[in-house]
Formats: sequence, structure tokens, C-alpha cells
Amino acid sequence: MNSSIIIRAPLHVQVAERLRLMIDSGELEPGARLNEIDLCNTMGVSRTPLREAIRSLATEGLIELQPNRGASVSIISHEDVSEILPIMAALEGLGGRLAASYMSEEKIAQVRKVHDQMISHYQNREIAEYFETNRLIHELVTEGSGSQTLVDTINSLSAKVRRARFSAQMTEESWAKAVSEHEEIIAALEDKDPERLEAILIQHVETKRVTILGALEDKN
Amino acid sequence: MNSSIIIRAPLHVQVAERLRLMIDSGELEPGARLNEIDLCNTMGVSRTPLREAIRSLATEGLIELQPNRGASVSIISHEDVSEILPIMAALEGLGGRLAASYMSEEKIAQVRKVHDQMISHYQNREIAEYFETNRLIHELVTEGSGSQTLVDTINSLSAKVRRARFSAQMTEESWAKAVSEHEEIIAALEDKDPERLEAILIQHVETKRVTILGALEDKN
DNA sequence: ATATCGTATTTTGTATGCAAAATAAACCCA
DNA sequence: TGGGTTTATTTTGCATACAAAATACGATAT
Repeated sequence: MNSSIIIRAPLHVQVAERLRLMIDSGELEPGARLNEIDLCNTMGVSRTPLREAIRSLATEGLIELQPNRGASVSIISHEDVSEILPIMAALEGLGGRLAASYMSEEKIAQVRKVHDQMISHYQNREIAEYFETNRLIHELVTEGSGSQTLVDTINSLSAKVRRARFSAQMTEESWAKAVSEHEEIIAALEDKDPERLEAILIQHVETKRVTILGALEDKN
Repeated sequence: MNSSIIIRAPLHVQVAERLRLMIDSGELEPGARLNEIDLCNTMGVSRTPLREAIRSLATEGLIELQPNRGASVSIISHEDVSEILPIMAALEGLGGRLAASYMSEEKIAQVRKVHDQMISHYQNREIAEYFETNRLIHELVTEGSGSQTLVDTINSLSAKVRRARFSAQMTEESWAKAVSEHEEIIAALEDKDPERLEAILIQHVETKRVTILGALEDKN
């Protein structure tokens, strides 16, 4: 029996991943039209799997479909951010509350490790690495809730605001605030204090909301 | 200028709607395999739009995809319900909190009207009508939050548990409890008391969780 | 009778072709 | 020259055709 078979994902899945990456990285900017033939050429696939991938991303909300007029990268508005972040706050809060109760010691230690890395990235002003470790912490905490549905739901919302790409314009002040909140997060987690962790996470997302909206203001 | 042009939705959208209905109604049972050719014949469309629709429902989570092995209606497990309902509780709670603050008098009056209808359906033991008005009340309240994203997110989660189809097995007791909670919901809404409405809605979803899990127990 | 191997059939995955709609271009006429 | 209409081109929507994988079937041997 051979367990080293290479299972390659269906093309439409690969294409979807790649499109997600292109949108996430900004290679495909918000509002950009997706020309099927162009994308087929650059990806080396036919229109069928591409179109299937586009349909997927459309139901995820990353792309918008206009009948007979093709697809375009959906634009994240001021209002969208104002709607999405309170929802994320409630969900991250729920995740934290559950995580504080159910997370294993090993998992908590792992979060602590990533937390310390993040702090060091903060001190060295390595913004990309900071954001990645930051994201990872939130993911680990949410995973600690033990609810995959919760992880998925938050991820799906997070993917929409991620494209707002506010990190570059983060002020020294808001950055410091976010870091200090993270100190509280790790403390509440290690103390296994559900209510406190929930409250901090909700506050933390609120801080993020203000930061993002500030960044969007400046741009528009 | 002619505003009476018939804009027909793309086939893949129509097909997706129909599939959703078939899943919702139980015509396609959980676990049922979706044979593309059969479905094409019954719907009178080609495989292309059908497959696009299937991809959509898969990202919605109503359908599961197995590479080279087709799609099947995803099965809602005990664990899924236990994961989804706490999330819905948090979100309905958030929606209620916002609705109590921002909902217009007219909207509140509309909810009251549907509420009274629901009570009368309860008294007449018209279970289907009861569930429909019940669903509508929750939708109206959530809409009252003013957040379309919230409505969509809750709907997407709701769609997954709806298929658990526990209504038939609802006990007289749990039904009475749900109704009495609804009395509190409408009261808190008319009093414009955000905290109370949030608390009741969270409790209400908890009641629902217990009821559904009870029904699933009996079946399996 | 059953297990296994090989073949046939079905079913899914991907590419291509054709029709309809939308967009761009050319043209005409005031 | 500018507005509007007609024609050409591009682009999307849908159907079909072909390839690859999976499943079902049957024959053979034990």
C-alpha cells in the first residue's frame, strides 16, 4: 500500500486559492474586472474551472458578479467595515470565552511563544512579521474554542476586511495600543479568565475598527 | 425607457436556488449523492451551470465535494449543531442589541403584528405557520440592526441547522417555553431595552439548541 | 462459492465551440 | 463637429465533446 500518492486538488480549487491570493496581495485591486480569457492565459487553465472558482469566491463575497458583465473584485466600503468588525468582535469574544475555559496548557504555551515573537517584531518595527504573528495568535485563540465553525466564520469575515490594507498607515499610537491589549489578552488566557478575555477581545476589535476606519478616511 | 424588461437570473443562480430548496425541503436528504446528469435532466440544463451552482453551495457548506467522486448533501451532526447554535446566539444577541437601539417604530409595529399572528398559530397548533412567522420575526429583528452582513451571516448558519428538521418532534413543553420567550422578546423590543433583548435572544437560542439536540438524540 | 483480476460502463474533470449579450468602433447625417 | 445609429469585436453564458478517474460488472481460477 502506497501512502505517498500525490493527490492534486481539482483545478477549480487551485484556481480559487490563487485568485484569493491575488486579491489578498493586492495584485487584483478592489473593483478590478476579471477578464476570463486573460486569467485563463496567465493561469494556463480553461474557462470552465476558472468560472467555477469565480462562483465560489462570489459566494464568499470576495468577488461580485454582474450578469452578462462578468466579475470584479468587490470593493470594501466604510459601511462594510462598520458592519463586519462588530460581528467579528462578538465572535472573537465568544471564541476567547470558550478558549479560556477549554484550551489546553500546551496550546496556551504555544500562544505565549507566538506572542513573545510578536512583541519582538513590534520592538524591531517589523510590520509584516508583526501582522502575521498577530493574525496567528487570534487564529490560535479562536481554534482554542474548539469550534471549527467559529474559526471558519471569523476567517470568512476577516478575509473581507483584510483587503482594506490599513497596516501601512497604522500610527505609532494605535500600534502601541494594540500591543498593550495583546499583553492583556495573553494574561487573561493564562489566568483562564473567560469573561475578561472576552471583554478584552471585544475591545481589541473595536480598536482595530477605529484604526481601519481612520486609514480608510485618509485614502478616500 | 422601458422598465419592464424581464431580467432573468443566470442559470447557475436559478439552479443554486432550486438545489437549496430541494435540500431544505428534504427532497435531497442529508448524505444523498448529487448525480450531475440526473440533476441536469430533471432541471433541463447542461452540466456547466449545474456544476457552478454546486460549487456555490459547497462553499456555503450545504454540500460537500469529494474530488473525482462528486458532491453530496452535507450531513448535519450533533457536533455541528453544538457549534453553530452558540454562534447564532452571539449574533442574534448582537442583532437584537442593535435593533433595540435603532429600529424604527414602524418596524417594531410590524414585528408586533407578526408576533400576534405567531401566537394565534401557536394557539391553533398550526406548526408550519408558527415556524414561518417565528422565522420571520427573527429575520425582522436582525434586519432591524441595520447590518446586512449580520443578516447574511446568521442566514448562512441558520440554513445549515434548518435541515435538522426538528420541528415535528418539538414537545409541548419546549414549544410553550419558546413562545413565552417570544413574549419577552417583543416586550424588550417595544421597551427599547438593548441589554435585555440581547440576553433574551441568547437564552432563546440556547432553548432552541436543547430542543434540536433532543430531537437529534431521538432520531439517532 | 468466493476472491481477484481485467474489462466495460458510468461519472466526474477539463477543454472547446457556439450563441447571445455587451462593449467598442465606424459611419452617417444634421 | 457632435450626436446617434449601425456594424464589428470582444466577452460572457451555456452546451457539448473528449479525457481521466472511479465504479460496476463479469470471467476465471482456486
